[in-house]
Amino acid sequence: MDAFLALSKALADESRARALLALRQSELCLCQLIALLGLAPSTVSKHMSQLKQAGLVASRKQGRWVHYRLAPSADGTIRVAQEWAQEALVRDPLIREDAKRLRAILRQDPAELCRQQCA
Amino acid sequence: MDAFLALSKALADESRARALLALRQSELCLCQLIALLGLAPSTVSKHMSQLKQAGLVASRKQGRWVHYRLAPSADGTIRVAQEWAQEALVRDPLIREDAKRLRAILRQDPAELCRQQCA
DNA sequence: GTAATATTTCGTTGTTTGGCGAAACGAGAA
DNA sequence: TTCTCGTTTCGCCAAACAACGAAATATTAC
Repeated sequence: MDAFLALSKALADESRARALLALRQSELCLCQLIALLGLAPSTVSKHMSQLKQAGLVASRKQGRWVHYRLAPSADGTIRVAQEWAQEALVRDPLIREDAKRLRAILRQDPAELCRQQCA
Repeated sequence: MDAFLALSKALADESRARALLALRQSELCLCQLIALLGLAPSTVSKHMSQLKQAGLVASRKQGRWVHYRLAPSADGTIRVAQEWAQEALVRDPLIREDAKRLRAILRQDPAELCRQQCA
């Protein structure tokens, strides 16, 4: 029950849903997610940690950057949750707009992106 | 997006999840759900209205009683959400215990059940 | 070593949510 | 009609939550 509630609570927030859907395109570091969502770094970090704890997302640390990706889910419940969210939202206007803006973000140098956040 | 968030928020509460799973067995009136969950009538009513608004549950009014049932979902997103919750929770200990207690509740006269609530 | 930088943790604040009881509503029963 | 009774709505309170900024952490650069 706790695992199920963690999953549904993780999905029950617009910012987290957007982050999850963004990862469908490619692995992303935190600063790229910050740029996409337009929220404070600490806020995005907490969101990602929630998605991770629910098992929807995995992360790897490479130098100073933390890269997030969709969890290569072993568990069936998690897999179904991922696919449900994807199917429900791929056609959503906000998610499509995010995908567009994400392409622009991915064209930028990640280091340059982080410099912008500080300013 | 709003529909998706309504769905995931509806699932993101233990009492609502229990109510949803209980309806898998059979149609239930509110007082039976009150007996199952052990919460105040107004609280259960609000939970059911949330499940209904998300599209997971349907209701019909028969005399003074309101009967709830799983929504015969036309929409694919809702159907998947229902099935996801079912699959994730059928083996949950709390849900199994609910199923057992529900069988006892269903053996009682609904009218008698309501009388107990008032006392 | 020190400085710079990406991320996380901590503390605070305003909003949302789950719970209750009391009152209102609505549909039979008397 | 008037009464009863199952359900819903309203108002309130406490707990949970999303957001932020500041401080702490960890890792590379100098």
